Amino acid sequence: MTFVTDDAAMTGRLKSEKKYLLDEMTRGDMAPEELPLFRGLPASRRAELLRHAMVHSVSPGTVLFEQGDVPNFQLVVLAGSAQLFGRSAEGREVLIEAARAPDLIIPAAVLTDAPYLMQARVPEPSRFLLIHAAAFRAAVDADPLLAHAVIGSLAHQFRRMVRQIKNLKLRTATQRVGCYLLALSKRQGTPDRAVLPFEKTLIASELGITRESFSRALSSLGQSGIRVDGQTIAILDARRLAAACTPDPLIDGADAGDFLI
Amino acid sequence: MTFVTDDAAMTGRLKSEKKYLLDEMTRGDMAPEELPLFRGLPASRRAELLRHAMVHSVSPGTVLFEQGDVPNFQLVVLAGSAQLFGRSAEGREVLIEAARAPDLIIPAAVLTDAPYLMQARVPEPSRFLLIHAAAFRAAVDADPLLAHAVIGSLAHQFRRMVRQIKNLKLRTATQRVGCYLLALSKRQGTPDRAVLPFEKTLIASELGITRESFSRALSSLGQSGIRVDGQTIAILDARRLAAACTPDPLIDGADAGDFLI
DNA sequence: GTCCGGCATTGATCCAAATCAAGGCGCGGC
DNA sequence: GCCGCGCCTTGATTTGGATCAATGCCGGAC
Repeated sequence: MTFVTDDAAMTGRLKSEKKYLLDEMTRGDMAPEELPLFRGLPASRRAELLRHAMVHSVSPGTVLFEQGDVPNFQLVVLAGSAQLFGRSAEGREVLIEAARAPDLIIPAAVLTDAPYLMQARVPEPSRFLLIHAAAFRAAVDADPLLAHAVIGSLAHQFRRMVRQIKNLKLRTATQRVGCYLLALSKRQGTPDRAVLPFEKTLIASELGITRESFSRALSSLGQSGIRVDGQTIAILDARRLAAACTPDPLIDGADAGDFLI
Repeated sequence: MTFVTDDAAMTGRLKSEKKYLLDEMTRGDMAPEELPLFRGLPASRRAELLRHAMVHSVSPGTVLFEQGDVPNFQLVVLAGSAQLFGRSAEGREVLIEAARAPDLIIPAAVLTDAPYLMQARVPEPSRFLLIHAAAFRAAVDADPLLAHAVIGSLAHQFRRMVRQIKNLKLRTATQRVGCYLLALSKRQGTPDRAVLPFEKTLIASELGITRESFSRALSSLGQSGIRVDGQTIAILDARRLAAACTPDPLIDGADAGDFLI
């Protein structure tokens, strides 16, 4: 089992660099045994699952799977992260979401044995647990605790998607940018600034706008008390920023920041 | 336990009329015992669940719950349908999805005991099974078959949301309209026409555009072989329509039409 | 150090879609 | 029958954001 690595997938379009993600590396480097996914499982069952599993370390640029592929494995992020992209028939590509340790990567596709709707790429050196899809489905069917964990993961992921839809349908580009910054600063625990987790081009595509519009939105939010310095956005006046973009906990939400499962 | 019915919720904004939905009524009027959700459950467990449940018939305009509410019940559609709306801080409101028999209504919120991200309204006379939330969670934890059914429902709903995001981020308004028509005609089994399931204003909001833009998109698609006659859209040349809007099974998909669980 | 390639910004222009504003149609009430 | 209210369409205008194009900036290769 090998992944497509680097090459064509990395030329051109959207890719992500290490530098933005180094700080993330401090978080989450899990041994498979201590995954929350397995919490409370009888040792025998865990061992059984891990017998059908392996750990892969992959380098930046690796494509874990393509959209349209039928899942062979349930992937679980042990360290690093994966980015999920949607691509149109014309070849345009947008970031839909990012998975970090200890997330499951799209259990919805694996459990229904349906083709992936997104491509997964790895932006930084990362490690994944690969559990055979059929074995995973069987284990989930057999073990209530595992099923419970999976349900939690699916539910959180569903809610993230609903939030994103509300964000896209109900807000303007500038509002999305402002709320994104506020959510980021809150998640990072630094009320006076936010550090962008990856390239602006990529964030723009996550927010459903072009990089140029993102850049302009940032500069227009200068009027609302922010200063841009590279990847760091200083938030001088959170009150004013909030007034300009009307954040809403049901969109930018509490649990949008805490991680799946 | 009573729902807010009619009154303020129906004045103004988005509402839905019976006429569009009468044909849907022929489909799906289920006895609680024969829900796919309960398929294979030991009779004792099903009885136990139904002891904590009730059936409610509700009239059009009823609000089942508001966004922000904490779930009291897992609702299951027995007959008719429910529409799920997202509302912004400013009060703008959009349709995010529709649930029909025998769908579960947002199990993601019920199972995580988290506030609803959407409001649910009933556009036509409908019947729902209401299962006490705590009892439902307990039963799902205890019963692998029930858990399996819930996982299927969550997974399908997640995938629908991903499709919608791709639709919004990757396509223009006219493409979305064209693909919507093609998907509709396929789902309805009539390759030469599509019948809109509800008011155009509502469909427009589901597609993330204004009613005016929807109207214009329809008329501009006249050039691609469609004719609009009220709620019925004749598709004279599916080939040409497809060429104009580049449908994609990973967005308009196969299972976007078949219903959850 | 220089060169180069990817990312970001900025400006100019274009375009799609929103908004604003009239009518028109169909249906239910009376 | 007539009226009135929603819903829809159509037109005029505005605007938010995309696209096109040029330049700047930084980091890495050498």
